[in-house]
Amino acid sequence: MPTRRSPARRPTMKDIARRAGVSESAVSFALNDRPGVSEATRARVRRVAEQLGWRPSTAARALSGEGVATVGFVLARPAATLGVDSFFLQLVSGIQGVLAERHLGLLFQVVEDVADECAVYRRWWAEHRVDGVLVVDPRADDPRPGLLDELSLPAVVIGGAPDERHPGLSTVWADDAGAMASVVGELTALGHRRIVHIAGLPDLAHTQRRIRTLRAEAERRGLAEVESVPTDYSDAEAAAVTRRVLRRPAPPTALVYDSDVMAVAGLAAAAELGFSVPAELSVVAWEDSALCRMVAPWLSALSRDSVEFGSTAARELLALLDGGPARTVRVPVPRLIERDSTGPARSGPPRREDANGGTGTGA
Amino acid sequence: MPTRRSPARRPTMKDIARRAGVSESAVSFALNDRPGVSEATRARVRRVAEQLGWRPSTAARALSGEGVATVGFVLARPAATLGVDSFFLQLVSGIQGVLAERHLGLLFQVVEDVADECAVYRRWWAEHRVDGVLVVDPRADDPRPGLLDELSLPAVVIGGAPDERHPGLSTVWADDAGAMASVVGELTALGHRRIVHIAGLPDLAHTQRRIRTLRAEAERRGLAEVESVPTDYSDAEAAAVTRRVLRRPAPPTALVYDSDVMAVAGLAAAAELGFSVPAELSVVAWEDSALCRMVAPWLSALSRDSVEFGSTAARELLALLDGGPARTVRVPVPRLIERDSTGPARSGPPRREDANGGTGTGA
DNA sequence: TCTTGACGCTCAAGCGCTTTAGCGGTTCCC
DNA sequence: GGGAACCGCTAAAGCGCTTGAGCGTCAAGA
Repeated sequence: MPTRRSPARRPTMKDIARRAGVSESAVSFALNDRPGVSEATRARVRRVAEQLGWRPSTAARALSGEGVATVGFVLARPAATLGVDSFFLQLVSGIQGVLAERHLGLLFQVVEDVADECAVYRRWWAEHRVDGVLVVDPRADDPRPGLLDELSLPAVVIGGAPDERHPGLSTVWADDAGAMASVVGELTALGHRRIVHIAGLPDLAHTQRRIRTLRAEAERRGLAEVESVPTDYSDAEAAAVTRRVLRRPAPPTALVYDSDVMAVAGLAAAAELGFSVPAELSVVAWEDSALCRMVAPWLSALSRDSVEFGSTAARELLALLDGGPARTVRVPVPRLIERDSTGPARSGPPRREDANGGTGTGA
Repeated sequence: MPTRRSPARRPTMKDIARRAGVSESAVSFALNDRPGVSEATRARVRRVAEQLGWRPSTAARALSGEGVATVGFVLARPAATLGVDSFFLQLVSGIQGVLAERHLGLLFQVVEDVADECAVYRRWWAEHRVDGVLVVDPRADDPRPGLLDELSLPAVVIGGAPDERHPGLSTVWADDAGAMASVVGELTALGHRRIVHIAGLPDLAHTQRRIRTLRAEAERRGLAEVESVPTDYSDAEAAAVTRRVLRRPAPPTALVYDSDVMAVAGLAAAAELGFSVPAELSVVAWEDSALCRMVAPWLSALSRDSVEFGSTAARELLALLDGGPARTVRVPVPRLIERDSTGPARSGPPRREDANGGTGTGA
């Protein structure tokens, strides 16, 4: 019978040793699958441990040189920005799935900015609180990889492109460039030539990759009226930018949003201005979630498996903690789920009275 | 100068003792504000500690009887259900704000169900991983309070009504009953007499409070056609229920949803069926978020400060950890923000051809 | 003058675990 | 037949911190 009345005191190895009639060391060997005890003793010790509901004290383990069986995860977000966001919860869920198998804990912290995040890493390191960390939202000139290197804290960077300067860190990333290229491909195939990309925070590495790719693709295909507009990821700014670009004399015929939330906000803004989707305007969300199927029309979206993304990252961290080499892993390219918000570009001249500007219409 | 080149080895009290020329005990006294050292020594020790960037090893502290400076938070949710949800991230953010001041860590875990959650508490207790926990989503016949009592693990129940059977636990709760009463009041004042409450999971304590209150209010006001329909909180089920009730011969004129996500999904379903909001149908969301302002029309919503809710809970847990008595704290009653989805009940008979009773298409 | 007692400090034990050294006994091999 | 190698186990030290006991020293009180 594995479960008993829980005692008020935690059972220790000493208790097991006494009941099994062996020394504490023997118990340690037995429970850690180390040689040094007979199979009979090992089995007996195991049985007693289970009866007592014993679990190793992480504190004691940590003190004697083992890890603390905990990994850290910091989310750097201004408190106000913490809104509707399916990505992180899913990511964390994926991480947990992998960590739980090994009984590793996840220490979670929300901070305001990257500087605070660095302070947290330092503290965690000094307090010996984590064995490794998962880093999200890598950015240009990111101080974190260097810091983690310096502290020799095993880490996996989620969403970053491979970084040769810090060979100690593993990287798990999605091929944003490939995805952006395929989106542009789809949209141009539908006849779109004026495309605006409402991007996320401009200093995030993946935002920059998307922006660069969009520009490259535009040049390659000879599209002059294609651009990226960075935002702070807020629904408010997404709506504002949407209104601004749609009021131009020659408004874009397709909008690509860097998040589901922004896409929904943008869709509402477009509706306000009287644009009908997808007849006059195509909308693509980068990130799929229930949200995309809660608005009318349903949003076409780039879908990636965020849960799996998290699992992969966690597995890489485990490999690192097990002494494996740092690696760079690419998760599958997000793929475009075509729903009802994308369609052929409206042919002919721009809309209504907007034909004044003389900038080429492209169709 | 507080910061230096980070050494490869963590500094320990022994290092401080050597550099300050005192014993380890003196260092301990000095750094923990205990009597036993002169002010001069205390200052010197403090200075050295800071120079070295010393931080106490949580493991060692924990081993010698102090707490582990960590609190636990378990979210019991089937992985699939982890969707768009602003509430928990905000709650956690509020919790963090308070914990961070005291340098307490938050150990976070996502599990499938309450049974797993209990297992996690047992493990955390046995591994000596947390000093206390925050419990969310209390339900009827909840095994958790009993378990936490048994383990004497300090805990704060978030969202539960006060529970006399477990006087060791603190409770932080919102007055759902009062809020529901006020919503019903508002709606009846607008002339609504057929109201459907699309509720959340039926075994959650707060769901039951809302349902009970709605029924009581209906009786008190003599409203016959008022009911609650429990769901699993999913947007799919919210939409399905919405369609079902709106296809009735005498459909409700007001819908109250137990979450913002469900309200948005329901709004879309209603639009599909050709109901215009708020002219023919009023919609209220229980939980305000950016989502409510991203759809058309903007949703009227019951707003509470989830961040503050989290802070309050965390503060109560700290009080408990400091040896204070268990308390029951009520946070302010959520208040109804009236936006564009609520209006006077459509007077006169029900709608159009719907008097047939069949499962019509709706539009 | 001698005793108290407070002060400022050091010593050493102990928290629960891992790990190295070592011990008696058997087996192996030349 | 004697040394080496191995097996199954115990003893003890150590991880970084807290804490109660104890020890000089100095000032005040008898």
